[in-house]
Amino acid sequence: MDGSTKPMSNSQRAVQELRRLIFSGELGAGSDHLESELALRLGMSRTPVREAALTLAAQGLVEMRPRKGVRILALSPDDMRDIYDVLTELESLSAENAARMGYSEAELSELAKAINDMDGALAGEDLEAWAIGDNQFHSELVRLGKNSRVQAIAAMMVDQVRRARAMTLQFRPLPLKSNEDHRGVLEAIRAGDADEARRIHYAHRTHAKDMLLGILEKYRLLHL
Amino acid sequence: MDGSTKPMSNSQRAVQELRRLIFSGELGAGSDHLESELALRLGMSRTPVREAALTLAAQGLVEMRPRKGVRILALSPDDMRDIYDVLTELESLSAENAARMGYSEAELSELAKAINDMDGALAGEDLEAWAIGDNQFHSELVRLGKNSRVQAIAAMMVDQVRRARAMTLQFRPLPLKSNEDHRGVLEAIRAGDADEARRIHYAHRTHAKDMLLGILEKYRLLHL
DNA sequence: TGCGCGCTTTATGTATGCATTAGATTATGC
DNA sequence: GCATAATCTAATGCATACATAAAGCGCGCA
Repeated sequence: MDGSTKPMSNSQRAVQELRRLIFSGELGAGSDHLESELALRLGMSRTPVREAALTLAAQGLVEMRPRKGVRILALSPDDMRDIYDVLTELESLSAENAARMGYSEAELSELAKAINDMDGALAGEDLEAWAIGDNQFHSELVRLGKNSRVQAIAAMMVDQVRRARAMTLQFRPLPLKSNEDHRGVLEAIRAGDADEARRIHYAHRTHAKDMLLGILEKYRLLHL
Repeated sequence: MDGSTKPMSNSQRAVQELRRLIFSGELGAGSDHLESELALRLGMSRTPVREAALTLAAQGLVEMRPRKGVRILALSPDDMRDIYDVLTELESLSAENAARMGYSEAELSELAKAINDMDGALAGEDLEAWAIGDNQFHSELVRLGKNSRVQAIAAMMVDQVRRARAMTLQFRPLPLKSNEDHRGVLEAIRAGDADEARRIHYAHRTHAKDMLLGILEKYRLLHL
């Protein structure tokens, strides 16, 4: 019973595959690639590749420059700050709105599960697993905020910092405080305290941003 | 000496022209249009039109549905609330950051000019002119916030509500309070008071949002 | 008369070819 | 030897052709 037997357009496949290649680092940050190269690599003609590139360009993952090919965008520390600032604002709004929705415990179970997963990961000092839980927490939080634009934008921003996050994960201190914050946000949402949910999450994101920028500076990671 | 003699790709022209057709209402909200129709209308082949449609789809202005053509997206009151919430957050962040930059009077002149323009427009009860000044103020504020992602996102959101704004403009009360708010934001930025700039702008946007949603409800404007 | 089946129509998704022109390369004059 | 112009190369932007598959249509049958 494989539900995935839906046929998919080459164009969509190209988007998916290019995203994978970018996130995995197979297409390095800052590297250029001709449309024809990529088409060859993906086993299709230039047309769907070009459409995919256009889509990814609109999402801020690549840049299309005439005659230079498709450039995988690199991020400077300033870019990271900008992106984290956006995420801070929009996720805090989501936390606030989520707290106002009067969610049942069942509806908050995904959020709670993400937190538990992170606790487990921390106990085993498994940073990889922790990062998955963290992503889960943040995307679920945004989902609970019930604002489709915020969801779309947050997803885009997360995509843009994906590589950098993977890179810096190894350098960051064990995120003990982070888990505390997450619990605080969940508690505030449970309690329906919108201001408190926003406040805690805002502080959490701001703290995470400062830490990340500190790492970038400390290790001179200038373009990821 | 017309500097605009740069040749422009048909694809870009298509984006420009489709945007114009959408904003002017010539392509009505909710209407469907075949790629071939649009190509004929713009005097080019389907390829650049399709690329343009893809770009506009990524920006949330249209939707591409197989065999149904390109649909001009309509906005529900919920959509409006979502969009204004995003704008509220990101512009407030911009105001805060702008206040921290220590801008000179010269650098704030555009903002001041927009406010003066609005005053003039209000004196003459020229709502059209006031709206232009208002757009100018908000986009300049975002520019002063110096966050390229915020700028891009805010521009997208503004585009999405463009039609609706034009529509509701005639129904809204004369924006006297609005101008007061604008002055307050400028003053706070001048004074370098980031918290105050954020606070005033946040309240300003929240108020504008509530008024707009009130109008939509009052006049039963359900999809613009 | 209502329903289902297959045919037709047609819009899209994709491949392909070609004109254009930016950028590289080579040739040339000083 | 260096700067500049002429030439060449090749990647893109676009038009076009076509296969595919979905929507509509009509026809036959119950």
